[in-house]
Parts: sequence; C-alpha cells; structure tokens
Amino acid sequence: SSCDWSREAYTFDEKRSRAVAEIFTRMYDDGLIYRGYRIVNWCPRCESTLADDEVEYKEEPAKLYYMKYGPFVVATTRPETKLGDTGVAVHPDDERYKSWVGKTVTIDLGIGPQLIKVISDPSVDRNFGTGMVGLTPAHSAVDFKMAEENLLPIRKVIGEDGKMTGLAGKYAGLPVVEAREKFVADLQAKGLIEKIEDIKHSISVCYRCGTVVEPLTSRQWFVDVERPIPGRGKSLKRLAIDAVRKGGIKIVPDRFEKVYFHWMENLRDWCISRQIWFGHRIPVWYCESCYVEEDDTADRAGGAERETKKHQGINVAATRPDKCKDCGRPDLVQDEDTLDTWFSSGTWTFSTLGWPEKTADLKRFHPTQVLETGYDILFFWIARMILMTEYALDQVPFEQVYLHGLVRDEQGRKMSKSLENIIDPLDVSAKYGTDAVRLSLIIGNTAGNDLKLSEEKIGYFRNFTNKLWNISRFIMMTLGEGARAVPAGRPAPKTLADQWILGRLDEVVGSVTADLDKMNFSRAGETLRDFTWSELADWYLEIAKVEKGKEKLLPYLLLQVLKLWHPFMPFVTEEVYRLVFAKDANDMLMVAGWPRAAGKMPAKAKADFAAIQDLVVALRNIRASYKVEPGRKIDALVFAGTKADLFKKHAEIVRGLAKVGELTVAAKGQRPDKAAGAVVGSVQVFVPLGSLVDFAAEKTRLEDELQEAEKYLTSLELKLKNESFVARAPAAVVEAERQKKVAQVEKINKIIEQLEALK
RNA sequence: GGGCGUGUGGCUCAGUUGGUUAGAGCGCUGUCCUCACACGACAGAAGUCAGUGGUUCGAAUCCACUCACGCCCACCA
Repeated sequence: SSCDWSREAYTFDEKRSRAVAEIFTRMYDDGLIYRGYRIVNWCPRCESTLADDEVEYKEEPAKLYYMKYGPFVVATTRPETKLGDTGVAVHPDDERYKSWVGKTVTIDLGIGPQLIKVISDPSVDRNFGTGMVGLTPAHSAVDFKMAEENLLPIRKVIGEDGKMTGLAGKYAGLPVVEAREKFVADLQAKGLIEKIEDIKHSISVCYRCGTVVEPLTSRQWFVDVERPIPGRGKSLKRLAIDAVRKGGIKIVPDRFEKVYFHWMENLRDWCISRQIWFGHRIPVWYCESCYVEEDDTADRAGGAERETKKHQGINVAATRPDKCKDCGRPDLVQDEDTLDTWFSSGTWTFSTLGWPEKTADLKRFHPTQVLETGYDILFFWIARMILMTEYALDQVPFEQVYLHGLVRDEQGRKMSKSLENIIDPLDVSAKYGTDAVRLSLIIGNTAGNDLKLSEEKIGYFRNFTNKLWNISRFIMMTLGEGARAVPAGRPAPKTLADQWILGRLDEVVGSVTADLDKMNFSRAGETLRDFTWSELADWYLEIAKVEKGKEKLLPYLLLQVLKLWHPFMPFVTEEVYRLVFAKDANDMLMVAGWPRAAGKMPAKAKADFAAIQDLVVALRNIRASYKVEPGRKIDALVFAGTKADLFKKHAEIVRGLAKVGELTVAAKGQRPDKAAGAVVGSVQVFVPLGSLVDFAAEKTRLEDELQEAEKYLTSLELKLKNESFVARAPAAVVEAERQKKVAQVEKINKIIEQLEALK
C-alpha cells in the first residue's frame, strides 16, 4: 500500500468537523448522548474531565485513618471527603450493625451537623477497617451508585479547582491536601482519631499530567453505551463486542481480543465533554431566553430523558440553529466545552472518506482492511473507532488490527524526555538512512511484543542496505559500461548453480509471501536478508565470477529481490530500480507486481548443489586451519565415490570458490602423503601441504570428529531400536532416521580409513 | 484481587499444526584492505531452550505447578 496524498485529511478541517458534529447530533437524537450530573474523573490541573481509561493508577503508601463518626468508627484514606458524607454503608449480614440499617444519625465532624443514613450493601467488606464505609456520593463512584439506589443527598465538598467548597465549613478554600492535614489535626485534638494505619493504596492520576484525579460530581455530556439503539435493538457496547466476536474484525495477535472483550464488557457510560480548548466544540446551543440552569443538588441521575430531551432551551444540531427550538428566539450560546479527542478520532475511518455524504470513496474503501497501531491505544482509539463506525455505518471500520509493541531503549525502558533516552527517527534517518531505520523496527520483533531499539541495531541494518547497494553495483558491472537492464521474463537455467538460485528464489518468494499474509513481518525480512546476503551474494555472485553467461539471469534475480525488499526498504530499492531498470521517470518499482514462485526445485539439484557447497567449505576449512594466505592456491585431491562426476563437472566452481590450483577428483584412491584431510559425508578431501602438515593435529581433529560422529550414530541406533518408535512414529519419520543412520555409518568408515592412513 | 506476556549461546531475538545433530544477527576468536562491498570476505568457538513433574514412540513446542522480570485491568473504602 502507498499513501494517497490527494486524500490528506486533518482532524480539524471542515469535513472532519462536520462529520463529528453530525454523528453527535444523530447519537443525541437516538438518545445515546445525554447530559447528566454525575461522578466524573476530574483533573484539577487540566481543569477538565477525563474518561475512565484516561486515568492511570499508581500504587503508593497511604494512611488509613480510623475516625469517630457519631456512634460509629469508619476507616478512610481521605478524611476530608467525610465532610461530604451523607450516609454510611454496612454489609447486610453484619450483626454488629444490623439494627442500625435504615436509621439516620446526626454526626458533627466540626463543621456542624451532618445527617447520615445507614444503608446496607453486599459489596461492603466486613473485614476491612471497621466494616463500615462512610458514603461520599459526590466524590466516589461507588458511593455515588449506592447513593442513587438509596436516594442519599449529594454533598459536594471539593470543587473543580481542587479546593474545598463552601459546604466544607471552615475548611472552605483550602486545597485538599492542606484540608486533610488540618482536619486530621483538629480531629486528633478532639480525640476523634482512634488510630492510623499504614497501608498500600492505589491512587488515580491524570494520564496527561500525572496530577491526582479527583472524582467529583459535575454536569457533563455522556455516551450511553448500554441503551439499545432505536431500530437496531442492540447497545453500542453489544455492537462493538459482536464486531470482534463474530469475526468481522480480527486482532493480531489474537490474545488482545480477550483484553478487548474484557474492557468492552466492563465499559461504563463514556464522558465525552472536556473543558479544554483544543478539540471539536460540542454542537449544542443554549437559549438565553428560555434555558434555565438545572439544579445540581436536587438532581438525581436518571439518564437521557429527564435531563436533556425534556429540558427546555437545549438545541443540538450539526450546524448552528437560527433560533431556539422551544421559544423561537435567536439568542443562542454554544456550549463552551469540547469533545473528547477520541470521540472525534473515532470517526476517522469514515470521516476521511467523506461521511456523512454517500461518497464513492466510502463505498469503495470502507470497511478498510488493516489498522496498524500500538497495543497501548487499543481502548483509546481502536475500541472507539469500532463503536462509532458500527453506529454510523453498521459496518466494521477495518477487517484486521495489527498491534505492534512499544519501542523501548536498550535497557528496556520506555523512551522519555526526562530519561534522555529517546532515539529521534529523523536523527538516525539522517545518520543511517531511512531504510535502515525502517528495517530496525520491522526485523527482530513480533506482533504485540515490545521492541528494544539501539543505534547499534540501526547501524547493522545500514550495513545491510549498503550490501544490497553493492550487490546491485556488481550486477550492473556485469552488464557492461553504462548498460541498462530490461525487465524480462524468467531466463532458463543453464547450470546447476542457476537451477539452485532460481529454485531458492522460488522458495523465498513462497515463504516471504506467506509470512506477509500472516503478518509475520520480521520473519519475512529475516528470510529475505539471509537469502540476499548468504545465498545470492556469498554463493551465487561468487559463482558468477567463475561461470559466465549470466547477463540475463543476474538482472532477473536483482529485480525479483528488489521487488521483495521494496515494502521493507522502499528508498534504496526504488533508487536501484531507477538506475538499472526504469524506462522513464514514471516507471516505478512501488507499483510493480509482486513476484510469484515459478515452480519447485528438483530435489536432486538441491542435494547436488549442497554437496558442492560442503566440499568448498571443507577445503576452505583446511585452508583456514593451516592459515594458508588467501592469495595462495592449494591443490586438492577428492575421493568422491558416486559424486565424482558431479565434482568433475563443477570443478571450476570448486577451484574458484576454494582457490584451488589443481583439483583431482576420483571415485576412490590411495591417501597421499603429507596431506591435510577432511571427511564430508561420504567424501574424502585431501590437501597436500608438504612439511606444513601437522600429523598430531590431524590425528586429534579426526579423533574428535570420530567421537562426535559415533555419539550421533548411537543416538540414531537407540531410536531405531526402540520398538514403540518404529511402530508408532509415521513411516516417513522412521525412514528418515534410517537414512541418517546409513549416511552416518558411511561417514564413520571414511574417518576411520583416514585415521588408519595416518598411522 | 483478576488477567496477560516474557524467560532459548555474552547481547537482541526467530522457532508455524510436537518429528533435521535447536537457528539468525550483533559481539567474540583466527586469517585477510582478493579488482561489488573492511558498513566487507572466509573459517571458527559458544546453548542440559528458567526450574520441577507429567502426557507422548518423541517436548524449546502440549498440560500442571514453581521461580524471576514486565505489562494491563479493577469502584481494596
């Protein structure tokens, strides 16, 4: 896929703003958006509400105060909120308090009498504290809920500024922390604090600024996630759950589906109004003539009907109305609040395609196929997009969600400004190239797992980029001065090496394509890298220096490799394509077709080539262990048995790649004097090195090799002697083990032969 | 309190439905500035797959438990 810049969109441009206002209006008309006075998460620093998932939790040591409370004792971590208590809850079966339930007591915490009703609720833990919970409906979601059920008054003692309100008596105007200290000191002076315990407590903080969040009652706009949508019979919540459960959306890796369901099932009404200026303004206008501010304290919850639909002077519309729907007067004032950014972003997949117009784009491109994002944004954005899209279009927003992990530093820490461990993509792009940065983010990481990134890693991929560049240069050189390659069909293989590299290419095309389909991006990249570097460059290009006549095949291989790499490293591949293949400026790799595997390599070709590789490696090994200078040629004698013809035929390759002067191949023969030797399968290799040969070392090496080989043989024999294995394992597996045994026996015999000759 | 993830050579990570003597890159060791590339070539060393028990002819892979680290969720007052 590529970006279509003609469809560039911005959240706050006219079309997107229109879509946001439109969906708000529709949801309001369907009774899914309402204005209500209830508990919200309030950040005193941002002076705004927060959605439930915008609140983060931190475990911190805290104090649990046991305070005298009229005839009772209650335990609390927030003594100052007790000034807002209007009730107290106990477990229904708690014998200690049973007789009190239903009664109202009057207590005085120092600011005058407070009426406290005793209620019972099964959620109260009898063993925590005194088994009795003071209820502060205005500052605790749980308490608020119980207050609803038991019709307790709401007494708001903490204001939006984070300071105590007028209802807090002499503590009014104090910030909560100061109020707490003073209040506790006052209680202690009066002997009303029974004891103080140290406990661990999780406090809620604002995800944006880290300030402690105050739950408080406030009049805000909410999305009702439980209410059945008119005409559809399902709630938003249900719709969003079914989208994933019924397979319309697949999340990769799938374990996140479980996380998604859990979150959705527990979703409560979503507070969408914010008191910040950056956002879409809420499309609601209040009539200056007939709208009367609701009375907060008299208000009970109760939902959409009571609070908005019936409320006079509230006008909801996608564009500013001329006059009030109730009184017809034109004096309208728009709500000053903005919408939660995720409410707006939730419309993204369809607002970018022109919704609410019935555009051709919408018809053609929606639902989209893949959304790719970090798992930390699953609730914020993905869940909201699903919710909003299901509502607006009765479609899923996308068919697949690919979740990547978070990028961390070398030590696994989150990147952050304060730790100064941020790797700026622009810096490292300039330093190592953009393709190298891309590769370092793709390779070495799997879906949903965090990624440790370091400059060192990026540097490695810079090296690979350079390797690909040099491979291209080499291939260009073989084409001759200034020559350009014409993309053509697949050339027929002329040699075994050709057959092998084309066969390997097919295998690589197959596995890379399959991995991309399965979103195994890292594995696809690794497969490609290993093929490009080890097989194409280290083997085939070296062979091409020996075997000539590859003017067609080399460009073909390069083009296929460029196509396969293009999604991973678009810049370098495109540039090489431009230099080597492009007919004109409009001929671009990024729109080229994806390679397809042409066939399957014959097993014989594969085995033959592997035998040649083994021989070359064995010869190089001897060179290395005797420290023969790279420039110096060695002579070699090979007793190859049935492979003699194969080696004779490809002697040039062996000589070229292993720097052999005279290569003698025979089925078998007599071991030469003063030669270093090696055994590769059933093949014996000798390199006469005259006085250089160290017989003691040769002997030790062969003995070690023999020991190793016998150990393996024993394990094979043991396996084959096991009757259950032979009887129960698939025939093919058993046969494979038998073959291994035969080969191993042969190898051992050759090693013994060589050892004998040394004596 | 609930849920999830990770634990594989010094480091970073792959290992599809259980079946090659467990792979790769970095790093390391040795030789080389060989005419595409020293951001390179060649050769090599290095792992009882966290632990225990189980299932199986066969376990890094499946099951149970344990340990370590990390993350997410939750109205523990």
